[in-house]
Amino acid sequence: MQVTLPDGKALELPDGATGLDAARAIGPKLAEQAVLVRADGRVQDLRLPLADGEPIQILTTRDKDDPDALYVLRHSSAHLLAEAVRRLYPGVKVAIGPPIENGFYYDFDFPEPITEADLEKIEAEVKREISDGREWSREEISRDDARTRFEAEQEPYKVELVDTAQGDISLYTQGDFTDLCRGPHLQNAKPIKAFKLTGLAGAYWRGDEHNKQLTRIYGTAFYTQDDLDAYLARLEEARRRDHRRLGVQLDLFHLSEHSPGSPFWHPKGMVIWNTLEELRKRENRRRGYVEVKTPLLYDEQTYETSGHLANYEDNIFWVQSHEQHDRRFALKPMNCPGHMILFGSQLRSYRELPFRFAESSTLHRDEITGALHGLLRVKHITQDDAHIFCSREQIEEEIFGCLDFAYYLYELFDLEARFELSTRPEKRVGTDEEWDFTEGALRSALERRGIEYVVNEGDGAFYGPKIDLHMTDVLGRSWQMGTIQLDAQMPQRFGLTFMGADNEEHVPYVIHRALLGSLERFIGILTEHYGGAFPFWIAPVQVRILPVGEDHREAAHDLAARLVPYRVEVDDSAETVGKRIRNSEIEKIPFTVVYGDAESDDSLAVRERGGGQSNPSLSEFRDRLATLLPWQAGAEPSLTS
RNA sequence: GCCGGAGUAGCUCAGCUGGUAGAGCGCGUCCCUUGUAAGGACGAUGUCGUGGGUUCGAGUCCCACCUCCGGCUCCA
Repeated sequence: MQVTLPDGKALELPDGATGLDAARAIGPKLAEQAVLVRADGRVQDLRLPLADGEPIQILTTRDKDDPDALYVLRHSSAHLLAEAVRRLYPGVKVAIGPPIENGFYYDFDFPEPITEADLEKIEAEVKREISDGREWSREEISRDDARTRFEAEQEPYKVELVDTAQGDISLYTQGDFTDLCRGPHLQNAKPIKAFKLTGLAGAYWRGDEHNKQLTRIYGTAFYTQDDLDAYLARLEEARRRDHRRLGVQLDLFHLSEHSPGSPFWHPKGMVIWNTLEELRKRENRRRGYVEVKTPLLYDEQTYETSGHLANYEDNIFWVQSHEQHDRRFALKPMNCPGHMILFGSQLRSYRELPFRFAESSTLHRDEITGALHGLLRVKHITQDDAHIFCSREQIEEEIFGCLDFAYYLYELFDLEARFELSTRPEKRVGTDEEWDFTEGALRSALERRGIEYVVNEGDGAFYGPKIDLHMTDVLGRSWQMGTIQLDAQMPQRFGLTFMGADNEEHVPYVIHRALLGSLERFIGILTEHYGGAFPFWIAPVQVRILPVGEDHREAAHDLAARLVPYRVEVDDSAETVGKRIRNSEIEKIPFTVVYGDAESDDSLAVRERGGGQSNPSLSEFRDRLATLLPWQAGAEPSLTS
């Protein structure tokens, strides 16, 4: 047989030759450094036979940044971890240990709980394994043999995995540890030049909270120590951009034990908040939305009708009325019931459709404590919410409108969201036919707009499927931002109808949509996205003026007055100019203007955030600032129907 | 909610095996009168998360709770 190498040359090999055989045929050095083979695009263990005629690429320790090469390194590292843990903690049961982005983990069932102090000991044991030398061997066995083997080793989790595994069963052995594993793995542990355990956490077996909680040990590994150091430095850098840290540093907001999960917005944070609110109102108006306001409190019956009571009772804040002891009220966790009631309060005609009711009001959700996270997961939520009531025929155009609107908003902030289509969950209302229709409508809208998306099976709302926009935070976690949901259920449950052209009553469809998502979360993501250096139009303080000496104070305040309506501050504190510039930089203010004897309306000393300097006249400076406002630059939707 | 960790001045943190608290930044007063990332002197910081307990004595040890952090689960 023969295979093709990356340079196009053909390599003759005996039938059944493996990737390692191919590497040996090319050279002993290559064979020694090989970590896996990419054969016809798929990643394959070096020990497995190649197929005749396929193109192959041998990855070696030199491909230290290749994601597949790192995956193998980390996967093998996870096995070393399991070996070490089994040696150090007799009686421990091993579960699963896959590579993940930036590292790997392994789940264990320890007889006695361990703490972070144990990690040091375990890490030392793994490093000993690496320096002692470990080689991996691979074997394929029958399902029954595998079950017998893991039963004999008293590894119940492995037995369960054998019973549910798809396809052939393969085992990998290194040292005195054999693991059920699809591979691929390294030849030996030599390429693991840097190994570090990074964390300890509980994790449910098979990700189900009804199952036993196991102990998960996280770690990472690299082909060089420098790469590990660089990774740790990147983590440290990321922490500097964390919105929780920047929020305090830049005096945007704080969180308090007095009201867990509910941010206290400081004046500077409110500038950002209000800027987003203005954007929301302005763009909604442009797109035919009308602003409404519905109550914060509803009686229990409302949520019985909507179906939320059955699904979310534990996450709703209940309020007791002083007089009506037998009638519970709840702080609204979402706006839809209010908008349903509003729609249903009058006779509606098809001529009026679509109704686009917009509302940004406060929602409360009693999230479990472990879920709270800075601004990204809060109990006090403010959505840029809207509900579009439309006929079946209007659905597609309305979804397009939402998608275009979303694109407009995210481009404005230079954000790139990932789109997900979340389909019918197990616990849901409505018929399969209705779900077929609503899911199909969202899918086709995405496809007709040419939007790339991933399907998130079973993650829809109980009343309908949704298109979700996701963003990643500075720690690599994914958060749902905007959402566009198509709902055939809620209008039925609230008995909503409109009069059609046929003089018959019809039930409207509803599109629930929030595009920024929650303002809290959006500001959190924005803060991290910009690293606190907000663009001019969002920056809480846009211009700071520094009078050089006492004699220049009056002129500085005068200049500030002439820069209205921009957000201008004068820093006339008794600090040196150098110190005040430093403060201005630390506060990430876009423009700092030093004003002294040398300055006049004809020539200002303007410093841009980061250090650039220029000497525009006052009118030139004003013109410059005006170009930095997106609405005056006349931004139009980039995708129009 | 679950596993692990943490909570000391406004912020970042130190405080060894129990003897009633410190640093830097920030803040205040004063001096300096400033030219593109830290001028100087002096001064005040505080229920050591909360409540119990052990002890002659608890920031330090024990218990409960609250909040936060890293994960897991959840997220209308």
